[in-house]
Amino acid sequence: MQKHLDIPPRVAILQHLFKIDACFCGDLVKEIGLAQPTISQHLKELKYLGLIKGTVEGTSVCYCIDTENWTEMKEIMSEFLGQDLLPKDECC
Amino acid sequence: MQKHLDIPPRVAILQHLFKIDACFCGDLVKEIGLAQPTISQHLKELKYLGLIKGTVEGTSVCYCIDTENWTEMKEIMSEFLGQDLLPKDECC
DNA sequence: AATATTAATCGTAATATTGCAATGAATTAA
DNA sequence: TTAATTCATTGCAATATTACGATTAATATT
Repeated sequence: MQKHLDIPPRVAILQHLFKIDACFCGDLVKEIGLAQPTISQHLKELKYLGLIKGTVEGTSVCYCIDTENWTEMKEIMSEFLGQDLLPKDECC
Repeated sequence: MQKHLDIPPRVAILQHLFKIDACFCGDLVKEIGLAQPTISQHLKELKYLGLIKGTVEGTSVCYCIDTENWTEMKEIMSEFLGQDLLPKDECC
């Protein structure tokens, strides 16, 4: 099988955007070890999902976390992760 | 684009195992609208990930959430989801 | 205007995922 | 032992995802 060994690009992008603490541009290409078109695609996806925002600044584009949507996503995830069983239910 | 419209099978399986509150078997086939081999594959994946456990009971198999690993996974996820930006960082 | 820089888009190849029909293995019921 | 039930496995088709080279678009610099 063997999966999830290295951190997925999209997660890496988000984490880096968090680490940079503010906006950021396509140095992600250097940061993460993928070609420029590939990173661009991932950024497009993340933007489509609403998790990041991007604004053109001259020739480059500044990306950052969309904190509102990030929070909303977190709530949805928490709802799923929050469900719990009673301790005794370990029946298997 | 158009994605994530219906709930992914593996999520549906987990949710149902939670809802049932205790163990469960392959009625998941009826519950979720997929063929038996398909469900079986998904259960195998979930077991491989460690999120569920399965014990043979006669001719059928009883599956349930592996609460320990589920908790561990939750912590990993929380670490990722927990990261936050300062409010002012909305620069885009 | 000509060139350089940065990022998006297009086309395509490689790979992964998903789902199912057919079959097999194990257990139970007759 | 034979049939029935339940689940796992196999093989395969359809589709989705991921990544990249080549190109284009837009702005900046000279």
